Amino acid sequence: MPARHAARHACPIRDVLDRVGDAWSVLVLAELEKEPCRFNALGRVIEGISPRMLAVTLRHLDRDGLVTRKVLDTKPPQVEYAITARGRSLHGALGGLVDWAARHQDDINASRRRFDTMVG
Amino acid sequence: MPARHAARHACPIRDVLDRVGDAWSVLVLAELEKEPCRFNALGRVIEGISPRMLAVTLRHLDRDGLVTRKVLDTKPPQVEYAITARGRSLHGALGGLVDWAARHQDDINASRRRFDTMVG
DNA sequence: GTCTTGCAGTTACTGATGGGAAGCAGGTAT
DNA sequence: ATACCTGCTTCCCATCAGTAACTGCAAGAC
Repeated sequence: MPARHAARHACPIRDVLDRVGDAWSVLVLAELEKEPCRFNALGRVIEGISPRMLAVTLRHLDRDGLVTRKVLDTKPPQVEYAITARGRSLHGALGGLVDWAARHQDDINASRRRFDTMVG
Repeated sequence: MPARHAARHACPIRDVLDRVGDAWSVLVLAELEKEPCRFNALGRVIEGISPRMLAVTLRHLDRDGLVTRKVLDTKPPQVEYAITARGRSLHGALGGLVDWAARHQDDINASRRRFDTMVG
């Protein structure tokens, strides 16, 4: 990954943007911001995510210290995921961007339609 | 793309995050925030980007109304790209996230190292 | 002339990866 | 004994990010 490497080299911020750029990370983070949740419960509440993507996403978030993974000592051992302080603060930092997106999405969609009709 | 579709359906904010998640978009936006710039000049200043990726990125940004593309009437017709007000405001909204990333990147890297030694 | 250089891209290919389907191991309920 | 819960993992394929190489044009350089 030469170019990607160059980008990372130039900007460590990319690590974070990579995480944010991942669709599921943000959704999982938003869900756990409400309350801790188990694996399959998350899979049910987040519409359209596959077990694989949920597992991958959670492992990434865990690795980055944004969520915790706790195995509960229940009869079928359950696994509870919870957001950390760091995850909560990231979710907060995302707020500005989400607000921006909400405010501008109509304009952006209009721009896209205009652009597409110009080209198409 | 069923899951991606579901995600988009659930959250139009994804459109924006997809753009932000793209490494080059942010770099190009940051560069144009300083001053308008021509195609090859951008290619030279943004280390590691290929002509193709630059073209693709600029077309996306143009489509979203974040930059403008102006063909100058010079002998070899040059193309000048400039950031728009919308692009500038996105760049501003990114500020919070970039700050967050800068403040937490050391902690995150520490977490990752810990995680990787635990697993590996 | 013709050769190189710069302009702004496009085309052709390829290696990585995102993501769905299906399976696995272990338990409980019926 | 079968069927369903738990939390994942493995397999495989389509997509796509990205590189290398090419296009067409005009202005010098030699």
